[in-house]
Amino acid sequence: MRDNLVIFGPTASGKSSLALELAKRYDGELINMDSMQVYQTMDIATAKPSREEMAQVPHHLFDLVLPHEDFSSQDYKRMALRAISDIRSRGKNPILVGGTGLYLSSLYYDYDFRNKDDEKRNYYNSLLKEEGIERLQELAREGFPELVDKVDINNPHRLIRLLETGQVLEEKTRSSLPLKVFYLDWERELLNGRIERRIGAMIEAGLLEEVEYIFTHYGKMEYLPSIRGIGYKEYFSYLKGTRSLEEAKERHLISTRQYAKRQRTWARNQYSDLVYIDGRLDLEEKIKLIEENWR
RNA sequence: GGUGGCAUAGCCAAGUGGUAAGGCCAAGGUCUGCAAAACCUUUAUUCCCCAGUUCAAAUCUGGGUGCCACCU
Repeated sequence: MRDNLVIFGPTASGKSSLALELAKRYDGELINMDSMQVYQTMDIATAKPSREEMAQVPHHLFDLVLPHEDFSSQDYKRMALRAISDIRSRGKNPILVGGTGLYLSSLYYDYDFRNKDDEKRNYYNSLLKEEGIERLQELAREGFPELVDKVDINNPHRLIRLLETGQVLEEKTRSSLPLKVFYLDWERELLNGRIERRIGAMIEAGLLEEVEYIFTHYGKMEYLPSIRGIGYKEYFSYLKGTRSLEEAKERHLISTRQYAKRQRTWARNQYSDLVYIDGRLDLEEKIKLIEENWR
C-alpha cells in the first residue's frame, strides 16, 4: 500500500475539493487536519465541508468537540494515528487534509508531547497575568540557567512550557509514519483574490448568523482557541457596535491573508520533501501530478 | 473673494532649532500539549515645493501649491 496522502496548503487554496476528488478515485477516506474544523457549530467561517460533501466519502475528525471544550495537538495526534490505522485496516487509503502546520508536524516528526503539568501551567499562566512576563523570565533564568538562552524569552507560551516541563527540545526527527505531503500552492495575488471571494461567499452563506450564535454562547470566553478563530473575532466588535461591518470584513480579510502567509512560511521551512502543486493547474493535472509522486 | 487651520512612509500619527517616536499594513522568519495561537526581524539618507535666517531647520521667516473649516 502506498504512503498516507497529505493535502496541505494555505487557506482558500482548494484543498478540500481536491482531497474529496482523490478520495473518490482512490478508495480513500478523509481525515481532517484543520484545528478549527474540529469544532461543532463552527461551519461557515471554518470553511468546513458541507453535509453533502461529507456524505460522499467518509470524513473523520470533523466536529469532534463543542467550541468551549478542550482540544489540542496531542489529542489530534492520538486520534489521527488511530484513524489512519483504522482506515488502513479496512484496506482504504487515508487522506489527511487541512492547513494546520502543527498538526501535520505532530505526525510528520516524532513529537512526543510529554511532561504535561496542568497545575504548573495554570499557576504560571496566572502569574503571567498578574505580574507580567518579566516575572516568568526571572523564574526561568533562576530555575534553568543553561536552557533559558535556547527559548524565545519574549514568547509567553514558550516560557511557560520551559517552566512547566523543565526542558527545551532541540532536534526533531522524522517519525516512522509514512506520509507523502503535497502543498497546494498559489501565487500570492491569486490566493488573495480567492480569499476575498471566499469571504464574500461566506457572508452570503450566513456567516453573520453563525458569528452571532458563537458570540452569544461563547463570546465571554475570550481565552478559548475556538473564539479566536478567523472569521469570528473580527466581527465581535461589529456586533458590539464599535466597528462597522465594512471594517469587520476588512479585518477578516487581513487576518486571513496573514494566516495564509504563515502557512506558507511553515510549509517552506518545515518539510524537506514537500511536493508543490501549482494551484492554477486544472483538477486532472493536479491529480496526475499527485499520482506521479505518490509512492 | 476673505479669514483661520493643516500638509511627516501605503495608512494613522508623535515630534516647535541639535540630526525623524509609535501603531497599522507589508515583507522575511521562529515553532514539540491553546497553533486560525504566541513571538522575532526588516521597512522615511528625510518631513508638499522654492528661497531665506542659523554652526545647525520637519521645526523659525517669506513666497508658492494642495486640502479642510468658517465667513461673504
